Amino acid sequence: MTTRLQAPGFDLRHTLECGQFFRWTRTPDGYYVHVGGLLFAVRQHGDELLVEGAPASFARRFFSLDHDTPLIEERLLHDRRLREAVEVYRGLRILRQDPWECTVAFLTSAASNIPRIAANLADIAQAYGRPTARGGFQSFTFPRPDEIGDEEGLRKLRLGFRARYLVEAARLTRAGLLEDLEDLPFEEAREALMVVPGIADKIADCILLYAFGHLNAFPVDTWIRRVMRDMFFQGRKVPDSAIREFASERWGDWAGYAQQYLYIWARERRPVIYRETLAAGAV
DNA sequence: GGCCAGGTCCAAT
DNA sequence: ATTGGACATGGC
Repeated sequence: MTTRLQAPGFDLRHTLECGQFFRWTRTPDGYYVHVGGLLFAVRQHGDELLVEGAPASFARRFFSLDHDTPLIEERLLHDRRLREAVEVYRGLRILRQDPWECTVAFLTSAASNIPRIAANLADIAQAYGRPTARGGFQSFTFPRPDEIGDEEGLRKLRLGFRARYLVEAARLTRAGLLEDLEDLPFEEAREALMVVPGIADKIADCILLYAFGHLNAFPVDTWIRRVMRDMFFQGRKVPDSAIREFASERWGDWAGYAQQYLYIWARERRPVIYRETLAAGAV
């Protein structure tokens, strides 16, 4: 049975493919999405989201259908520097992911890249999750913190130095770390997350933004650092803390959305930047 | 072969 | 307080 959700102004492709989430599979007319114990199918027809295999209440929350994106987009479009990115990727939503799975995803993201992160997560699910299927599509659930393997097992999955971090994160999550963040204000939740080895500013901000709905979080990774330097700091090297403060002052409670537009825009502009570099004779 | 990848940690300025 | 290298692995 299919659940239909009203989602005006929503863009499913931009939402799933903008680099915030890695457990999706594209099909000819939509996607399979793996999250929690669920494997659901989702496609978009105009202003409607058609979901098979997940309760409506879950899908509404996961896709953040409560976010006031018309307001957010309008405000960000007023920013000259952001306008092009927002116009190209309009309809993108910041998801509300499962906190544990999001933590694992971004712990594995250190010094990696999107295809590899997705492969690492698929390997973890295959090794420690349960088989599951929908509509002939086979997959695996993602292991809970008490089901994920030990360091040796994770290293066999080629997670490298990240294996130890995942083991510690699982232990702290079993002790209630992530549940306790739900009611904390941003700064306190951030401090609490950073007690996990392997989680510092950037990964903490990713988890707070993508799993806890802290839309003021502004994760500064190598792409954001580059585009922010170019756009706002005359290409100068500046500390990440200065970039975060600048974003907070300029975009406030919507800095997280600004970050996501800039991130996907900067990434997909890479070939252009490369050609310009070539033309400048730098290679 | 060397460098970089959605970083973080630790030691040496 | 800031900076360089190490940490595993893969891709170009």
